Amino acid sequence: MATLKDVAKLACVDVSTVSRALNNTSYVHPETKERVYAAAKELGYRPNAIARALRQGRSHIIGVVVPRLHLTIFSEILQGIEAEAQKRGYMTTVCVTEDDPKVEKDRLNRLRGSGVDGVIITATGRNGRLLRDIHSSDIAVLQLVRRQEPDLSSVIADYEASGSGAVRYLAGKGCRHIGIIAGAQHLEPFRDRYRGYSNAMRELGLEEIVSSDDRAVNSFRYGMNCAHQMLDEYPELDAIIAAVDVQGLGAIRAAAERGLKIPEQIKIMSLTGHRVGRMLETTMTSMEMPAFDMGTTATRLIVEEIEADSGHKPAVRHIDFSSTLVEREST
Amino acid sequence: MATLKDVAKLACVDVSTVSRALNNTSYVHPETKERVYAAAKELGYRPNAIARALRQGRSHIIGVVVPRLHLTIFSEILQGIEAEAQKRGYMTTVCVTEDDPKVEKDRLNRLRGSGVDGVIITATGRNGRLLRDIHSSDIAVLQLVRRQEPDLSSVIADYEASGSGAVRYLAGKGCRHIGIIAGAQHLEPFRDRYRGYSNAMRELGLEEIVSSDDRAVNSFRYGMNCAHQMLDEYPELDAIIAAVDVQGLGAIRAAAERGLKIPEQIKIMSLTGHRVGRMLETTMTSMEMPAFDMGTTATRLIVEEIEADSGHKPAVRHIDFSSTLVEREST
DNA sequence: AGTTTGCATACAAACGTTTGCAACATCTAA
DNA sequence: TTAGATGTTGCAAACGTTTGTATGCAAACT
Repeated sequence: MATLKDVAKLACVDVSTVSRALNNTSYVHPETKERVYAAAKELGYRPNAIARALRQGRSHIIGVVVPRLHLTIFSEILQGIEAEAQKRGYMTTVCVTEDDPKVEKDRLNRLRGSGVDGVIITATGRNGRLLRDIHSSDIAVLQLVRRQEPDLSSVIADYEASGSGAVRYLAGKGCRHIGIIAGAQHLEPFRDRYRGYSNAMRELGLEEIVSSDDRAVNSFRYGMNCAHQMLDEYPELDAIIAAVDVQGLGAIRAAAERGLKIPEQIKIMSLTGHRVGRMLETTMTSMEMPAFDMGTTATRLIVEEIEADSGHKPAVRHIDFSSTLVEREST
Repeated sequence: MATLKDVAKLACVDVSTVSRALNNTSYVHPETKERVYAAAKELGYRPNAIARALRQGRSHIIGVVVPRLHLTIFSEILQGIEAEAQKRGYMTTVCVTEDDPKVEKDRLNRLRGSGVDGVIITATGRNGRLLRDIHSSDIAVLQLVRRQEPDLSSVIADYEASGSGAVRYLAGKGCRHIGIIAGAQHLEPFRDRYRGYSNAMRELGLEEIVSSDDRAVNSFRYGMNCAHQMLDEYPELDAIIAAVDVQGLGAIRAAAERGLKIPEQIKIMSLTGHRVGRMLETTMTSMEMPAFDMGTTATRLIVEEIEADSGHKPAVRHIDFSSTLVEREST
């Protein structure tokens, strides 16, 4: 690979001149610039990002830490992050934690060592101290989807509002026995969705029907089991709200297995909005969070923080995206 | 951030000694080593990966280039890549091309400049020359899912066999009018699947019923349209094979819209095996390619190539994973 | 006694950039 | 004519590592 030195030699100037010419960072005589460009082109010169990173103290890499990708909204969020990062000249490096705090800790330490400029993370919540540590060592940190540390910027959706919105929507359709598959209550988004559900149910004077579990998993099978269980216990159930889509798929399946007509006998909806909801025999109504946009916004925020002069970093910012109800056949 | 120099000062030794002590790379007196460890711990020393990369000429980063993530098998493959890469001490940086050759070219050039040690790519096929260029500039290249360049290693699945296997399976179930949603025929996996289908149909003396399209897209809507179109034209159709899962979902939907009973009146299956097939009202039979394992294998191969002494690099290797038929309700 | 060996450490160069500083030439304004 | 401003370039240091070579010293050989 050709280096600055090679280009300099060919163009008969100093490396510093080449650097300045190529980066347009100071006066360089037009003729010289011409020669430099020509030489660079002839040698197929490409700047060595690693050397540049070492010198500038900026790697232009953003670490992304997510629980998982497949069958989740995170694959869509990640596409948003990637698109925006590329647009702004950053690369992304992805870590998958499976929501295991130990894995998360390990990955965060690796990211810190690898010199990333920032970290976008959907955290387990068990490594808050490490996260703040990282942030105070001049690495930007942005919380995505889950807001756990108040002094670190975040981009989330209005989980509580979507929970209560779903209830009101279903109640408006005449449902009176609305169950919820609430998911893992130690995680903020699930807690908030449940709170929204709970508040709305109370306001409407309806009885809560909850299926939640300390070891709750965001899986199809879990959703199916919860739905069956609720239906066993409350035969009068006329609606199920699932926190995430794969659980919703499980609920639809459970209803189908029992020969329940959707939406006539039971309505089912999800609160996340993975696009698979549009692709079913019975398409699924959901409160859709703008996953791609949340990804791009998160990236924009973190890049702004990274690129601010270290004197006046932007204040901590918390952004809440609103979800929109998309009505489909399952209700 | 503490550097080697800081540790050296605190431990009262030279930086080189610290480096050797921490890396176990030469004789260091046990007592000295102790002092160095203590100093490193006290200062919270973490090696600067960028400086190390610059010096060693290895970044321990693998670039991953895929058409897209969301709603595809690539999110699962990527999880495999990520897991294996982490296990071997590498980070991954992801680029999404949307199968646009221009985007691909841009991303490849960026990756090259960013000093990645290797590139795992599901390529458009339009940048073969660039890919070979990259490979000959001492960056390992591994083709994943699509095998286009014979002189670059690859990991793919047995698309042709799964195409013919699907036909034989359906024929064994008594189907005689088997249609295929063949997908984009300029891409090898789709071409091969179709070839498998075609050969098997010929062997069985059955008439081909093909829906393919130069501008074919791997989308739900596309699958749905194709299914409707085939059903319009061939009312006797008794089975549909979809190249990828979202197309299969579209076919299921189309059949449902027409009130066709699955699997009694029409059988539907997919050739890819995205896990969503297990989560439906009518679960979908598919030829499943081992996506996660393909990801880990690809990573293993490329790391082996990266870490081989530049004298004897391993020979070009081509690996074909076999798909397995998973029978579900849609057939 | 002199030479080899093994251990333990330090020195210094290198990786490929960016950038502060100095040097010099040319031009403008007093 | 002189002082300053402006344009153009080179020198050299720095970023934080790794690593080849040199050096010192003790113990173990000839």
